[in-house]
Amino acid sequence: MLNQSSPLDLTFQALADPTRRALVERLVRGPASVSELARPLDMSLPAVMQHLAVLESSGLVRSEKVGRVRTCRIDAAQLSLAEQWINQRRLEWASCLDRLGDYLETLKNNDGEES
Amino acid sequence: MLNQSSPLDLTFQALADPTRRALVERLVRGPASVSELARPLDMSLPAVMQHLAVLESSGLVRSEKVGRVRTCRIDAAQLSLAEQWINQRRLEWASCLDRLGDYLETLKNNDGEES
DNA sequence: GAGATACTAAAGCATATGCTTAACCAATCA
DNA sequence: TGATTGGTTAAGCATATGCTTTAGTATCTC
Repeated sequence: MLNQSSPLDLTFQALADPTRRALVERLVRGPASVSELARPLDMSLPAVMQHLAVLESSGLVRSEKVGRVRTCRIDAAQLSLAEQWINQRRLEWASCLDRLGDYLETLKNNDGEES
Repeated sequence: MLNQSSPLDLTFQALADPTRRALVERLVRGPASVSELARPLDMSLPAVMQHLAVLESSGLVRSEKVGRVRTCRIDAAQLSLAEQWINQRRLEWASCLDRLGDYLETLKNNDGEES
């Protein structure tokens, strides 16, 4: 495996966990402190911190500490990256279907011309 | 952890691996057999099969065996699911930014009215 | 029927992941 | 100053993941 993960690896990996998606769902509605984020979650604070570390290393979340409270916020650029990858695949898939459609159409027409 | 993964978990998890994304990138251009998919990849056939199993259990890929060859193809519905989740988050984030903008605008106006 | 081909099944292994608990530090409050 | 609050570090543990190799089992092809 050997840690050479691409940004896309890290982003999808980050989104693959329900707790982390819950954190993202919370953070898109505005910034929050660590303990604020942890409150509704049914796990220890260190566990939440580890999820936040994953989100931060993927670039989905940024944070800064003022006094003793760390405030976390979304970085939407990384969300776009993941979305774009998926969107690109769907576009290719659609154009593949189109070509298939054209091909089938051609077959049908040629069939019509045969005797 | 205890295997109770949601479809979204499985989909993002499936997309988190570069080999599996490569398989998806290949398959959006049309169906392919297992060995055809394995050919360009630098790993054993069983390893590729395991990746395909992950993709299939996530719903991103379907396959059927005819004779001795198994043909794999994309199921785009599952791609949409992942895309929709991300898109939803981006929409919420945008509307959050809008509200913030409105709020700042209000502050500015009130500021102008003061003294 | 004897290969070759295409895939599958099983075991094993190294590393990664998702938690926990038990300290610990550093701002803030009383 | 001494307690509280908010966060951090470290260690440990169970399970999951991503491979490997080895040994199959069906299907073709000749």
